Amino acid sequence: MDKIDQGEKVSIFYFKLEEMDLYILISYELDTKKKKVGLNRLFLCAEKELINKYIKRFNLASSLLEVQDFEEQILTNLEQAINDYFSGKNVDLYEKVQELNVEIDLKKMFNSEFSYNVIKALLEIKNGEYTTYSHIGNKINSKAYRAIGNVLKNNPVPLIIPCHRVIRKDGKIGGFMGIEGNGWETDLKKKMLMIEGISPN
DNA sequence: CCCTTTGAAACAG
DNA sequence: CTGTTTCAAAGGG
Repeated sequence: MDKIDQGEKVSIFYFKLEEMDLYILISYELDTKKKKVGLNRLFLCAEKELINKYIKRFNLASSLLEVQDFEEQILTNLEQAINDYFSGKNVDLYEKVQELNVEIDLKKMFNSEFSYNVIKALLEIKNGEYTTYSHIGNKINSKAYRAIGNVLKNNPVPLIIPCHRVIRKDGKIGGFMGIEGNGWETDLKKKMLMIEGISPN
């Protein structure tokens, strides 16, 4: 685990998944009083080079920093939980993350009423279940299916907030992390659904 | 402000 | 498969 400074408040760290060649980069803020980690963003990519580019693009310093004890513990647990999930253990990452003192500020992440409602409806879909864009629309009383897709596309924390559980009503897999069609992104979405016991076409 | 454009979609044909 | 419908959000006058 390498922690890297991103200025005053925000830190990032990254790791490689054990089960596959994917890298995960997480940005977060510390709450030293509550001894919690506030999750800002989770970024997935298939090549380590992209992580380096990402760091440079956001003008991040590459020097390693002191990591506080509670912080190290939380981040290690988080990394472990994500690896457990991909190794097929039955973990619901959104629920797990709360146990680990990782906070997700939904109102800050989804600051319009519409996007907040979309995410609230999504979070009712538990591990082992799936839903469709139109079903979410029904729940929040909206026919703006494509707008719902936009909210999910802009999910700052994929894997954790389970946008992968939303597929198209016609049975197709739909997009993932902004990407439609073939690519490692949709393969990953399929894989996660299979881990959760769902086999989409 | 108002107008236009743009969507990990859905539907009808 | 191909239009058409749909409406929230973002961007440009």
